[in-house]
This record gives sequence, structure tokens and C-alpha cells, in this order.
Amino acid sequence: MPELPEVETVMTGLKPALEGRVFTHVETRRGDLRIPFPKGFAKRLTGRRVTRLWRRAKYIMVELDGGETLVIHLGMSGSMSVYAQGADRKLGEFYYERADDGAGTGKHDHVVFDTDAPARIVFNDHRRFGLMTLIGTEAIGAHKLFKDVGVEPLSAEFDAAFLSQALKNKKTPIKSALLDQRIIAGLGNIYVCEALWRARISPRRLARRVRPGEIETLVREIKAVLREAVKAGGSSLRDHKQVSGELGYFQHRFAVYDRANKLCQRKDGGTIKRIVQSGRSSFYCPVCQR
DNA sequence: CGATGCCCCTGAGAGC
DNA sequence: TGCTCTCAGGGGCATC
Repeated sequence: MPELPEVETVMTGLKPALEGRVFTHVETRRGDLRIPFPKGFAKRLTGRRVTRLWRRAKYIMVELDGGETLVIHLGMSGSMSVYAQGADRKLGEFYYERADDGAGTGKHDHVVFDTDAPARIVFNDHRRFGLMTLIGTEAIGAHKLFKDVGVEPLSAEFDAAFLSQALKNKKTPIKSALLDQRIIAGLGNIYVCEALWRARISPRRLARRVRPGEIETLVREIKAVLREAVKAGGSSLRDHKQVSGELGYFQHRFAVYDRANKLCQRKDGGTIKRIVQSGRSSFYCPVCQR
């Protein structure tokens, strides 16, 4: 599922149920996600208060008062659902799904968190590419999950100077370079395709062949498409939903992703083409993207 | 170092 | 209805 906008949407939705709240009960229902749960996972969370939530790359960071941070990755198909247990299903300004007795007992509901909000948060992931772990908060930057992670694309640090330096001498296609989490953190297949279309650059172009003016445009369009998608609650294709159960709606705004054989919106006579690059689909218009 | 391919896993949809 | 095949918002690892 999730790229930066989807992870940001989920993280934001979790805030009212988690920030300032205490984990009253935590249950793991199967241990074989992408990596095993750390020793004493549920016990180390129980009784801890959440000090803040934030996002780094495609990870949700749940910072706790005991010096540890719960780190969550949604993989391809992970979702978090919040079930408010107050009578009106409201937490802060948000409304959530109904808290019925079955919440958290589904076939692929792997982790259930209860907080004193009161709320129940259920992690569901049918493909089990997601992961959850605990890391000492002070040591997060040095942890192997994060030590090589690149710049946040919505930060000021991500600018044309940075990107031109990063792409210099790279013989790999621009599509692969933009997907490389060591360069830019949080971009995935959808938003790379969309940003390249907006910037009129072919995904097949070698990274080092992207000209300075195009790099400026690309930086601007990456930021723009991510901001628009965050505002839309992300893209719901198969698995992504907001923690409230509502869908994101950015998928209705795709110019190229999942639109093979459709006409290019620029009305340039081009037809959106699907090609495979390093094992993943790229969608682009061969007329306006060169 | 870089490019490629394969793997993890389940489910949905298409084609026959 | 059911089988088989392909594909899916990610990322790690082996290989050449």
C-alpha cells in the first residue's frame, strides 16, 4: 500500500487515539511478520505513555515515555484501524469506526493495542510484509533501519542542489534513482510515476542525463504531488484506508499510474504506456515524457 | 559500486 | 464454478 502520503495519513489519524495516551493492553496474534517481534514486545509497551507520533520515510514512529520508540512499517498491505470506544465514536475532532466486540479478531489482524483514550487500534496486514519493532529513542538514527535513509522530500533540505548532486554520475534510470530510499525517503511507485509525468521526464532517462532546469521542475513536482496526495488522504487502490475506515481519494487524480492504454491528459496524442523497470511497473506518456 | 532477479505472502481479477 | 496465471503503494538479499 503505502508511500509517504498514505503513511502520513495513517500517522495523523492515529494521533488522537495515541498521543498522550497509555497502552493498557497489547496483544500480538502472530509472530511472523517481516521480522520477529522483539522480546517482551507487549510487556514493554503496556503501561507506557505515548509522548508523540511522527513519520520518517515510510515508517510510523510512536515515541514512548520509557525511552523506547515503537516503529511501524505497513509493508504493501498493512493498515491500522482505530475503534473509538466512547459512545459517539469520537476522539478529539475525529470520528472512528464502531468498536464492536469483533474488532481485532479478523484473519489478518496481527496486533491489537488498547489505550485509555479509550480506543482499540488494530494492525491488519494480509501479506505480512509489514514490521513492528522497538528501538531505543536516542539510537534511532544509528539503527540499521534508518542509518542509510535519505532526505525527506517535503523538507527544505530537499532542493535542486541536493537532487542534482545526488543524480550526478548516476547511470541508473531516473525512475530507479527516485525509488531509492537512500536518496529520497518515502517515494514509491505511484508518486514517482506521477512526478515524472508532471515534470515531462521519461522514467527511462538516465539519472545523470536530467538537466538542471528539469531537476528544478522535478523537485517542485515531487513536493506538489506529495502535498496534494496527503491532503487527499492518500491513494486507495486495494488496501489503503484511513484509520477511520474512510478511503483516500488521490487515485482519482492519477495522470499515469494504473492508466495503461488511456490517452494522455495533455491531449498530445500520446497513449499511456506500461513498461517494467527493475521488476516494477512504470507508467508514462511517450509523447510528452522524453 | 550498479543492475537484475528472486524472495517474502495473500488475494483479486482476468482468461479459459 | 473453478482452475491457472499475473499482478499488487515495499524492501532485503544474492549474484554477476
